[in-house]
Amino acid sequence: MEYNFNEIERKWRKYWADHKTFAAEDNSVKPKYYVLDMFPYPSGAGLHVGHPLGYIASDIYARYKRLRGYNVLHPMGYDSFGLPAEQYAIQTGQHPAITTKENIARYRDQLDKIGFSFDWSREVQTSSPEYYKWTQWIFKQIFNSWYNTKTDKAESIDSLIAAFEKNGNTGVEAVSEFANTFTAEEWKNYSEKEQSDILMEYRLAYLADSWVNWCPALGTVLANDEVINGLSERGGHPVEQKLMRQWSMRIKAYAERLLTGLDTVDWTDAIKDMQRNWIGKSVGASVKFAVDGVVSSSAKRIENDNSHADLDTSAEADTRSDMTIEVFTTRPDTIFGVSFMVLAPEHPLVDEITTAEYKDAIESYKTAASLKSERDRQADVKNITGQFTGAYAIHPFSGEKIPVWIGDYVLASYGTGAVMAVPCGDQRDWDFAKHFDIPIKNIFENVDISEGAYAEKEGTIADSDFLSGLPIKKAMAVAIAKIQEQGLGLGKTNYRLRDAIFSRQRYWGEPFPVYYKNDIPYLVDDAHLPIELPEVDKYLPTEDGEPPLARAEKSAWKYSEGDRMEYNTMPGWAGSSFYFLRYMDPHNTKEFVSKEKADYWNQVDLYIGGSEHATGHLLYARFWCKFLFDKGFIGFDEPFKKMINQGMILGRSSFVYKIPMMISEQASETVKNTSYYISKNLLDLIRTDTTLVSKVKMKIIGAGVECYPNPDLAYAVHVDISLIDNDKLDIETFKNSREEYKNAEFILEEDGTYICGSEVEKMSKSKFNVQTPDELVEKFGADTLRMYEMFLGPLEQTKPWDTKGISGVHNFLRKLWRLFYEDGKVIVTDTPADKASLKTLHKTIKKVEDDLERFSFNTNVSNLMICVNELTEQKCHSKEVLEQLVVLLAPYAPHTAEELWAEALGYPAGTVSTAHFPTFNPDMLVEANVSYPVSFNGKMRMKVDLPTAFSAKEVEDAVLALPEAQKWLEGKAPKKVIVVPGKIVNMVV
RNA sequence: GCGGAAAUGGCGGAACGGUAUACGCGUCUGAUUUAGAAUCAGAAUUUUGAGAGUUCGAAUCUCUUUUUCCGCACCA
Repeated sequence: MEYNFNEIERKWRKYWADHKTFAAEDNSVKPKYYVLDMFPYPSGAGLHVGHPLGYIASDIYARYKRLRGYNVLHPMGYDSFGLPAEQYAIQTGQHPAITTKENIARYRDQLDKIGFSFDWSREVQTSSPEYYKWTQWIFKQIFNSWYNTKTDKAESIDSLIAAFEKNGNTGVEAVSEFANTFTAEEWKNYSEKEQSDILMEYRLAYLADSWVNWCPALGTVLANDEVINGLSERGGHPVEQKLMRQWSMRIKAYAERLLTGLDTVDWTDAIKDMQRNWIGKSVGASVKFAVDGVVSSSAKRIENDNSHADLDTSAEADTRSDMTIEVFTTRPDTIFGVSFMVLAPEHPLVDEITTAEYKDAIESYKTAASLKSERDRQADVKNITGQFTGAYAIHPFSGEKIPVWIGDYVLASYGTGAVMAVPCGDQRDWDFAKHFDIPIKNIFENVDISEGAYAEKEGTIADSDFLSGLPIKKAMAVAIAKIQEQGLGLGKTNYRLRDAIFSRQRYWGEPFPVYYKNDIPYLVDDAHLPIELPEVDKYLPTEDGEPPLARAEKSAWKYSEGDRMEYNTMPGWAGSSFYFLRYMDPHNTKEFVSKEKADYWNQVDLYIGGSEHATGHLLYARFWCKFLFDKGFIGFDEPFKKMINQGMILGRSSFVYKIPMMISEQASETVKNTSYYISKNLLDLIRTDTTLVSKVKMKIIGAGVECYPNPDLAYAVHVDISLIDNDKLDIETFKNSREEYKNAEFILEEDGTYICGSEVEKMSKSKFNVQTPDELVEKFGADTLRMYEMFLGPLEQTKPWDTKGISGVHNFLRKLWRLFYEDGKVIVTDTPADKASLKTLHKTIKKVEDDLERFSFNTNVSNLMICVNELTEQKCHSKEVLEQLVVLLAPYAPHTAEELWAEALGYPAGTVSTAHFPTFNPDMLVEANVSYPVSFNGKMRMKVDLPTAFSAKEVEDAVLALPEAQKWLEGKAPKKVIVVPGKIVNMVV
């Protein structure tokens, strides 16, 4: 029998599907192991070879764990809500559900071809109502919760209401922006609307006016992680800041736990650091500066009075002005270095404090700032802008008047949206001060700040009243203590992490289980879930800018209540934040996952996916996991115990070089009507040596036209990689591929070929360098593709795709096949294997096992190659050895392994997937002699065969006795001899 | 600017302080073959980006430096 991979693979794929070979058991005496892939968004383009890389690795590992006796959960599904399907729907009018269905079918087909051992009975699709019922249900739980900082966990909103009814909000310690206080009496007297509004300030899912990333081109709001360099992640459209009423998730409440939880998971430092930076913890203080509204007599008194002891801030502030500017600083020790303040242009106090004189200037600055997109603002970093408001703040300790500016280097959404500028200690403040000629006060001892700010946290504070003479670190603590003591502010920790905007003004997402009555949002009762997406006439916003769901007639909603349903939909990350839990119990209609199953399957043991989700999905999934843990639905608060991030596979693009031809060597006129393409090597030639142009010209004369190529004007054009073989262009097919190439002329190499240039870059349709797995499976088989993808290099590494090497892996499988078959007949024998073959086998068992345990998938392919090479050389056809080799191979090349197992070795069909992983026997590796490499001063000079049983001393004596060793020693005695038994001998001369 | 990862033949990459380039591709030579593909036999290339240190011994550990990739970036 020949190695007919297409037939073999079809056969076993069907067998696995028919026999549900890979279904995970929910109850098992076996230990469990959960291997998860980041599920894909089913895009219209289908899979390219980069996508399955991680899936192949996780599949190999899952299959390996099964061989090791684990009950393995290895599911797959689709993150099927998302923008591309909707954009397509807008263009074509086709319902996104239809495109999504088609795309999923295509993906499934492609995935199936690669022979994955997924338990498809657990498939989830985030866009199916059965699934998003639970997305909505979890949203309800989050809405109905608040974060109690006393217990440091999420609690039911009922406990908060009970507290309000008892004591008002005084004893409540919650994560909330709500600053006012009320009594129990007041609470009870509030209207329903007022109560709802107050609770909104505490809920973990809440509705609020917030500054959002608005993308006009997509017509929706985007989360911070969906905005890259001021452009939308999907489509690259500009994004601007806009104040909108939006659903948000109070992820900030979990900032600290999201940070500390990182220490408990086995992820790469790169991802952990990305999350740490994203959360951006900074410890400091918030300080209130009174605004010197009208220069009143009381303020003057403070200026003259430096004895702070009798400075009654609260009383003074009231008489002077109740306006204060609150700032956040990580450097309270530098408070005496403040020489101005800067507010974000959007800061609510700006209008109130601006004096009449500066009204116009401030107004125009604000307008200019608001017109700038996020991108412009970022691009403009070096361009210092700002405007004085005319107002002054009062330094809380010195009483000095401090000018208040606005500037767009201060962000409205971080901290308090205002900074105390300390130019001597902060480079941005220093730049701002220099630019506007504001005096810079130096409060560091013996530090020169004439060339720039001193931002180090080492040194001594000077010229700072009670902080003078203190080392910086000490001064921080002292300053915070003083600030708190005088009621000026508080020691405070800030996080860069913002609450996550949770609504999208789009159609293709989960509807909220929310309706409005008298402008108050209410949750839909569980009995009516899921709230299904209504049909709409168009997938566009309404004329008054409402989201597409506003187009739905009341009757289009399967369930509706109140004045109207919520028109926003949930963002893409909603469904992916708990899918790993749903896989455990995908058909449960009562719960999103039963407690028993969540307890059994517990954390994901191995999660494989791209690092691009570092600050999106991976953070949100951790957040939801912690929330669900707090509420007792699951028993663990980190979802993914170990994670590996596969590297990107880059494409190899090919180029042809279009070159303008001049009518003569001097003339600037070019030949029109015909386009010329010059072969890569010739172009390089005339680029380096222009005198060779005439040589190339000769070739053109041969073609019937006399003209001269101009190497300076030549440019590269992407050409479809399917037209290239070994950098040689298939000229005829190229000419026929596009109308504009029809009459192209080519300047060819000596041998008449056209050589293309190449470059490694991201795979994309527009670069014509996409390699799909389908054609490779067709040509070489899935097993070859699987092994080749692994063979490319370490999983985590970014690596270029190059199909050239695939034949080597394919040949390996054919060579393996020949150990079992010759001329179509099975040649496996029952005769015992000889010692060499057993050694080869056990050496391989050890390596395969070790390498799998450390996720080194690439080296295992070569381990298996070496094994097959050696067994071939040994002419080993012994069943005893080959059957174990088949099991070793099974995770990598499962179809081939199944076929050999059943057909050549005669075992029952399908059982190799559940066979036992071979046991390594170290005795098999023991040899009578060891070949010792002998080095002199660390350089290997000779090899000596010595008995394995020799002690270090015996080895030393035996080596010294050799005449060749004496030659290297030049007759002298070695200064030192190192013998590592069984390994090496080193002599120091 | 901050943080992370990396640098080894013509190429992808092995080497868990102990014989540097295993394995594969490509190249060259020979055999087989109607041709192609496949198969078999054989060959060549480097001193691990650079510099120092630790060590009997360094691609591997430490420091300095250069380059590349990735992420973040006025976060007070």
